[in-house]
Amino acid sequence: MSDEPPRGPYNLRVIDNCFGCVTREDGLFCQLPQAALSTINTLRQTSFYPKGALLCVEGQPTRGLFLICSGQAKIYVNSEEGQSLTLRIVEPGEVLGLSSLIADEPYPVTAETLCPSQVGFLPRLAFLQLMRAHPDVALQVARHLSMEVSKAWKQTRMLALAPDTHTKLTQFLFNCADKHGQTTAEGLRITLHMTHEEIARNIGASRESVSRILSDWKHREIIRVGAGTITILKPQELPGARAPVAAR
Amino acid sequence: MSDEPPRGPYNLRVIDNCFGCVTREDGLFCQLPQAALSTINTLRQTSFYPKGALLCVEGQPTRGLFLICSGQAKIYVNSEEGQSLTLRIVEPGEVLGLSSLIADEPYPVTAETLCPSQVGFLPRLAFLQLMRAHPDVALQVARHLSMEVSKAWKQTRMLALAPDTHTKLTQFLFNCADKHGQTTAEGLRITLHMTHEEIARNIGASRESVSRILSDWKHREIIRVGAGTITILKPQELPGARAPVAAR
DNA sequence: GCGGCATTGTGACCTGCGTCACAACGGGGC
DNA sequence: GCCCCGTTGTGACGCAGGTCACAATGCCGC
Repeated sequence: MSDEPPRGPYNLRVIDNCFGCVTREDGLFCQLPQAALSTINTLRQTSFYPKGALLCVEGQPTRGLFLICSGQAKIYVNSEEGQSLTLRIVEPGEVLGLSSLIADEPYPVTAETLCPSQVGFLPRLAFLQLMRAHPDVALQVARHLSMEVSKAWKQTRMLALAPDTHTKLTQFLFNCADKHGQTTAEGLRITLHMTHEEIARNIGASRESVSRILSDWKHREIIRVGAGTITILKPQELPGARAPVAAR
Repeated sequence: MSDEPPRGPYNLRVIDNCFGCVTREDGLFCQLPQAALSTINTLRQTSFYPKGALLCVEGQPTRGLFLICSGQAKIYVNSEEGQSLTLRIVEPGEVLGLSSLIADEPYPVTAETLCPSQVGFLPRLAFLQLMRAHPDVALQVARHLSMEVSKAWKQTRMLALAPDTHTKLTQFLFNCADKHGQTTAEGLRITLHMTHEEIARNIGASRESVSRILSDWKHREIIRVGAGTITILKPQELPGARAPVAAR
């Protein structure tokens, strides 16, 4: 269209400050007073990364806070045996590295972009000063960390308490549905651009198990698989399925 | 002795304010200015609970913040199948319920005392006001939550990334050693008053597996088991054992 | 001491799932 | 079109560990 704004690297739509950002309303910096937001805008650096870029690496000292403006990143840990476990996908508007910044610990995880992404960065010391100067920021940080704690326990619960892989896969699908699902006439359509391999890493299972279970469900017409989407046709036949999102 | 202070219920030594408390130095309320501590002291209620008391229950609305003055509590979650997973043991000086209080969510876990315990309580609204009034409190809360996040991820990592039960049990023992271990001539002595059943719940395994592995290690003289203690004689023979604590 | 209950020790069995191996797609580049 | 490589589908196999069952031991109260 003729009135399209100019694009940045990787053809991304540039978000150059937090004022105009309408990505979400429950982000770390949303709901802050103007003064704090202005300071943040003068401090932040913006970078563009291709797919597969490592924003931070497990064990490295925490340099600062990342803010995903657009794109996606996954955070994961590696075992000594070389297998990796994906802990969470970070969506636009969410931050990354907050807890290790505050606790002054090395990054406990590795973060990697899943697609070309615009990422804001706030250096550690600058952010700590900001927090001291603005009590609102400290409060907001506390709120945000609380959400992280509850996400972490939820994940632990899912991984450790599920009786089998079928259940874990079901829960994973419903988790994705909460973020990217839409209800259609057929059923609940979930948009996810992940290979079976990547899904397997999310739930701590092998690629083959994921393939087997998904194709089993496909044959039994419990789900339908399209390009980058999975539609849940009969949620009630999934093991350990909770009620549909709306009904909770 | 004649100069013993008077005892409270369950013969517990009473800790009636945070000023005299020397339990730990990295607690939520340690390092706070006098003004904030005084307010906390006027707000807090103190209770004594027997072993097995439920301080809070998964899914119930968050009423406030618990502070374990003496004793111990375990926090755990239950699956629909009825099995439970112990997430963490809360030690004296630590708090409980902080993240759900801030996030204004129901308690995500159940907390149960493991022995007669003195527990402080701060009502939700009072604590939120306190946090608004004292920026130091908010900062300290943020720091504390960061530690909780890192503990949560560490636990997830342990549960999901360990290749087998042997490794999980090893890591569990070393975790306990960090808290209650002491180096003796024989080896690393760990004080833990837990049944095999309880250990099993901590690492997401069956009681039989724990019994089998421990008695195997006992026969091979890798560990020695006493009344309420386990001594690690040959740490290097434990699977996936990290270096001894001091050497880290 | 004795009875009863909680904890621990062990054997037998079986199943879920990880691993290996390989075949079948499928889409993008040239 | 054709090739190549990343992804998916599926069979065969083995084993770690969960489950069941029951015996042995320890501990506490009476």
